[in-house]
Amino acid sequence: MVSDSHPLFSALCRRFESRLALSQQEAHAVRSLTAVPRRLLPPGSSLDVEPRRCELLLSGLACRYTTSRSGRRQIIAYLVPGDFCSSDICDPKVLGYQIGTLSAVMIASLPREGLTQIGARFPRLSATLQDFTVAEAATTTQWLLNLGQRDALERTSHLLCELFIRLNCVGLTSANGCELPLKQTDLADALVMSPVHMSRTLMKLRRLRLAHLLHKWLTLYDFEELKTVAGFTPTYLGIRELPRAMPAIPVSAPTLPPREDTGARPLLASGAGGGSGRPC
Amino acid sequence: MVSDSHPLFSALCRRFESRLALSQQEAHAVRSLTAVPRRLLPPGSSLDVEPRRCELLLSGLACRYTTSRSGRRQIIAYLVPGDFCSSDICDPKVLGYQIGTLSAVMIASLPREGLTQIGARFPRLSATLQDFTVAEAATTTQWLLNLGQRDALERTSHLLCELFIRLNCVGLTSANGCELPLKQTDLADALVMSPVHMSRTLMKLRRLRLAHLLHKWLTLYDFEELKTVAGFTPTYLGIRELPRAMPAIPVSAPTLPPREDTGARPLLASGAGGGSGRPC
DNA sequence: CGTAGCCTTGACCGCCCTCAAATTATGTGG
DNA sequence: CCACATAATTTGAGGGCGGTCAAGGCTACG
Repeated sequence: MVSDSHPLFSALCRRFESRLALSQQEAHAVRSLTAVPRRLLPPGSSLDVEPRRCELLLSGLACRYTTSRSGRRQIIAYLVPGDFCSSDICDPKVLGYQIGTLSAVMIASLPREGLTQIGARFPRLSATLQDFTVAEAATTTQWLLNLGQRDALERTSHLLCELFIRLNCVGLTSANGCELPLKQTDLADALVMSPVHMSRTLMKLRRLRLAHLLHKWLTLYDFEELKTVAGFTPTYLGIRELPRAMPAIPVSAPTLPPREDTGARPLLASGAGGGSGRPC
Repeated sequence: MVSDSHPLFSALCRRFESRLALSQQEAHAVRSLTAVPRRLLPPGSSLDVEPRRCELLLSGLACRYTTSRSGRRQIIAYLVPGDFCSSDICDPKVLGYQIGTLSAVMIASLPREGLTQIGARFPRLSATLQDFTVAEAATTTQWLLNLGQRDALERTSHLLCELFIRLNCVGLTSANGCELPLKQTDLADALVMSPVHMSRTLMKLRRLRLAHLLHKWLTLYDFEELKTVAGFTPTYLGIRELPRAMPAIPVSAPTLPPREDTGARPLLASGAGGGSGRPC
């Protein structure tokens, strides 16, 4: 196993740093907090939470979900590295949902006392942990709005924007893309649409030269336009937007699919042209 | 103005008592906390929150809502007496929504320090206040599920069940009904459907002899069946179910609309005309 | 008694679901 | 490296829930 300070497993540190600059002591405290035994889970496994522990996701993607009477799965929240699978605010025992992995994941099980102790020693960390919880609730509210007032294309765009920024916060993106080990079914169950329509919608995003999800890699051809389509304002995530350097790497022509302006959306007709360097 | 211990304004006390039995000192502390100047707002007014204060709803109904790009209002949460319009977890400034009144409301503006002090003196109250926040987040999650996996009839049933139980917690229900000063538009904006379809759905509930909303009064003809239709499990509200005595008063025949199993028959549904038996 | 807002009802239409089949990835053993 | 099996994605056709538009009825209130 790699060392505890390996970038692959410092997701929590990086998440803190997306909101404030950690002092050396603070960073050390967080790192030592996560220096606990880890376990690796395969995709599609379920994660049950022990009472006095906080399960921290270090790598991979997971989700909170419920299964409805009709047997359909609805994903309530995605969990990305640096997220806590369980916390006070979201006790699966009480709220009646489950936690499942969507890819291979690495998980650290922290004792809850460790978190309270670190909070007592470092008030700034305590406040930020609280902010994490607030952002979590705010994200649920945004999903509610997403379901309520956006159609399939806008919903999908919104979710991709959110995931890209959250992954960016923990340093898991390139300039205009990121690894996203999700099946179309996983997206469909979060956006509450059928897999068939999910496929059609991703196809449309691709043809509009906005985004492309292929082979578990998400490419955002035009992030600004995607945000416009989605009506995405990242305020609710509680972070400064795109804190990490995003060099403007223009999308090379060969990687672009053939242009196609499906006339259905006059809103998008002009913006995507050129694929020129988009400053981030 | 009535005295501070008047039942009309002891909503917060009653809400605490739906979760635990208050000692005399605790009850006194809560009552003195809410013994502050109040203001009465007309329906349709907006409520802006001052930074270091907690606005407590004492009577009437309010909501949190946003306005989408298309100008449509979406209600994110209903606020019933005993609810805090603003708290740490839901700072409108950050989250970008507004608070509006749906009926005439009475509001008390508590200093935030008062809440923290009372929490320090009475750990049980502090824990319960925390539980309120958790229940709030859980309710948002339930609304997400409501939108995602239920059709119009089920969604509406679910919302009516929730509102009835929450109002019951603060002693604002009769045996099988409660005052509910909501327009159909207000329900439609929460359930994300058009006012036209809201009308049709309420009509269907009425014909199915499940529930009847008329003249700002909600009658539940068959609460158990309504819960079944909605797939409603009140666990997420974090309360013991129906703590207050609910004497089984059978609905008298004249108040029932003509029976109709499904919407198959466009039978004239004027049967509820005599608003006679309004049990209070 | 008249006006304005709210509710109801009907007609038509579009987004998205379901079913079904073809096509393409992914993984496994030879 | 190829053949095969399985899963995932794509594409088409048809239908239903619920949206929009429009008109009429009911309530409330001055």
